[in-house]
Amino acid sequence: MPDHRPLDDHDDDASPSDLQGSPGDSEAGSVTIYDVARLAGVNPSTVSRALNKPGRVSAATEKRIRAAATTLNYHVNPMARALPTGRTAIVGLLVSDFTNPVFFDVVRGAESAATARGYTLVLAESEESDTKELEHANRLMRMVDGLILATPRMPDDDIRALAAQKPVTVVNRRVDGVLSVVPDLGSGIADAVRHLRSLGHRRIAYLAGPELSWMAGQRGELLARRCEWAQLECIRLGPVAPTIEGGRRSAQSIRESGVTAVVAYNDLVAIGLMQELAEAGIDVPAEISVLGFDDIFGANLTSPTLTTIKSPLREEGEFSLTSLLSLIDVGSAVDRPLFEIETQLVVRASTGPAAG
Amino acid sequence: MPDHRPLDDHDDDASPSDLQGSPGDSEAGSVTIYDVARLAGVNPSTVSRALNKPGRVSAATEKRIRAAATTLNYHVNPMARALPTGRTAIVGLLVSDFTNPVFFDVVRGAESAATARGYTLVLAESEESDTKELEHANRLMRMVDGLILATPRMPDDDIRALAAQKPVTVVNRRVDGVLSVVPDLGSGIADAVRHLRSLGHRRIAYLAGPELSWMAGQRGELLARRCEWAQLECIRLGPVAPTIEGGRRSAQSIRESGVTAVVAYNDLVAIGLMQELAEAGIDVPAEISVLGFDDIFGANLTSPTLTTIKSPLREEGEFSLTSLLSLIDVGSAVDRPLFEIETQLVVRASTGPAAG
DNA sequence: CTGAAAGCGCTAACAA
DNA sequence: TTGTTAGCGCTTTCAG
Repeated sequence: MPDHRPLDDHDDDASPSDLQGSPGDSEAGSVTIYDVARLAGVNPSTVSRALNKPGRVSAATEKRIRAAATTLNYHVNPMARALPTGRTAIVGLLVSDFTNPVFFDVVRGAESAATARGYTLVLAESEESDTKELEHANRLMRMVDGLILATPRMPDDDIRALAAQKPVTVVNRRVDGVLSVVPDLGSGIADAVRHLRSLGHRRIAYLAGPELSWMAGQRGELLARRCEWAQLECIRLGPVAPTIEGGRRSAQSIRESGVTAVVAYNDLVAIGLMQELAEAGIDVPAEISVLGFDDIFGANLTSPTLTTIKSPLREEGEFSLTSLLSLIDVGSAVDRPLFEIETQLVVRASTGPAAG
Repeated sequence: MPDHRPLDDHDDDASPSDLQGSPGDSEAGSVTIYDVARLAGVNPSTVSRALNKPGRVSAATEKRIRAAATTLNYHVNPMARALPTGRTAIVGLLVSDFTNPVFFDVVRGAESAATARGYTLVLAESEESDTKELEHANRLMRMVDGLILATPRMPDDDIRALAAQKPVTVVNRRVDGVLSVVPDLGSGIADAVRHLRSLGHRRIAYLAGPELSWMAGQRGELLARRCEWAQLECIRLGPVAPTIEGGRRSAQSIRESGVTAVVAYNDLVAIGLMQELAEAGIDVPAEISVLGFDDIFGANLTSPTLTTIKSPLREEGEFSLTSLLSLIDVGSAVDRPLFEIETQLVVRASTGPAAG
């Protein structure tokens, strides 16, 4: 297991001395290894070695150099380093929609894992557009050491093309040949079906998400399969936009379908649906049960609180980052191209016994 | 008004051709201006000029060069460009807590404004720690053209020290000498006080936020002042952590205080408070009214839905980014060091006539 | 309008 | 162990 810190940067805190800049010392915070070298009485290259190749320099001079560096308040210039090495110590994270709370935890997990390893995270959003997504990805590619694609909308081939240039990991989607971090939906869905069945539901609906979304397809398919297995009729409605608004718009068709429970593509859709249902005077869960996917922030704030299949969002973020870094380190050989993290049903108040 | 795009980058889309890399063309996506120059039959420096100094090259050769660039699928190397120019076309955004939904919109506003101007946004989180915050800020400083500090916790002097190095804007806090983007709380607070007064409340509480938070102090102070003005007694409770948990923990002291309404430091605190109150069997708003600040995602999902003083979060994000870019462009001369954006009261269901 | 040449700050052979 | 010497890819004087 290689050490992930991109380089043993000299990381003492700066005490940015003078606001007005006393003419004596460095003007614009740009002290270079040349300055350090001069102070320490060595060659610049020796400074470079001392600071990031532990052991390749005599203990005595290393100490002298480090001292010089601190008194001068030296810090590497990441850009200058990136040029000869080709490594920037920054990784990209591309999400489809900032507005969607699912990403909060993914971003958070990735960010904390990144800074823990000495990497910087750059964030971009594709606004649910596959073309904009590819554009952004290409833009980021020029400056990152690796890229995380969270719930991407672009075609598999585009993703593979990106992965051919630099390390790439994908979250919430399975792409052959690319390291994918996905929830293991099986466990959560099985629980959900069992839960509904035990409450007496016999006919339920799945409210499908966007066609371009791999997750949407996956959730629908696995749910359908599990329902069949459990001898539960499951009709498919939608697709709807993966938003509160999308959920609201589907209320009518849900009512007409006559099911006793509905599994929404995600929590946002479920929340929207519940809102619209409430406004129409339909009681949840007495008249109809509602479940979501993800367990986002807010799922336990609704009334009734939302029963949902919880995705390990933060873990996915951390995991994808960690995997990405090992990809970056080892080159390209991945031992296991697929990481699955368990989901689980969180039972709250939006599900209840099937209506008469 | 200068054009903000850092450089007229050559931005055609890549169609990343070969996954296996046919040996003929560029191995690792690294075609340089030298390649372009050779193909176009000019000097590399001319390529550089043609691509980013409009008009400084003859129309004919420029066309030839652009053609060469496209057929070669050339893209600038941001790091290489950053070295001589000292500008990276990336800006940093440092938030105190990803978990707090207030930042969603701030981030979103900043991100969209940034990419619209051709800048890349890097995101970092200080986890509510002032030391970690300064560390991160210093780290980012080495690679960004400017930095946005959202709701920073560090002392004013540290912020000014940062601002002395590179352009800095501050969101949700007023720092003398540094461009600050803050909500104009006055309007929203005035509305809130009027609202409460008209509902018959005479004695209310302010549940204060973290001591280090400028906003917390500001909200408390302005509210107190306004209450005095309106002859409304306002006691101060707390401080509490700016989280749901913080709100829950304060329920007891609220009950003991005997007020008929409470203004929480922010929506998260208000939500936590309402949850705890509900569990204790206390009816909101019949027995006590609750208001928050911000109007985050989720404020309209609670039951009852939350009355709150809405901050223009997205606008703050956009604004801070835009201001930062003009700072970057003009050097350091700011015409107006303070931007205030109006807040406004959003009345929902958590406020009602004063009890008893 | 275009070419030649120097250099941004750092790293990485290659010598010594 | 350390110094010397080239670059990384781009911009930018300075000449022509």
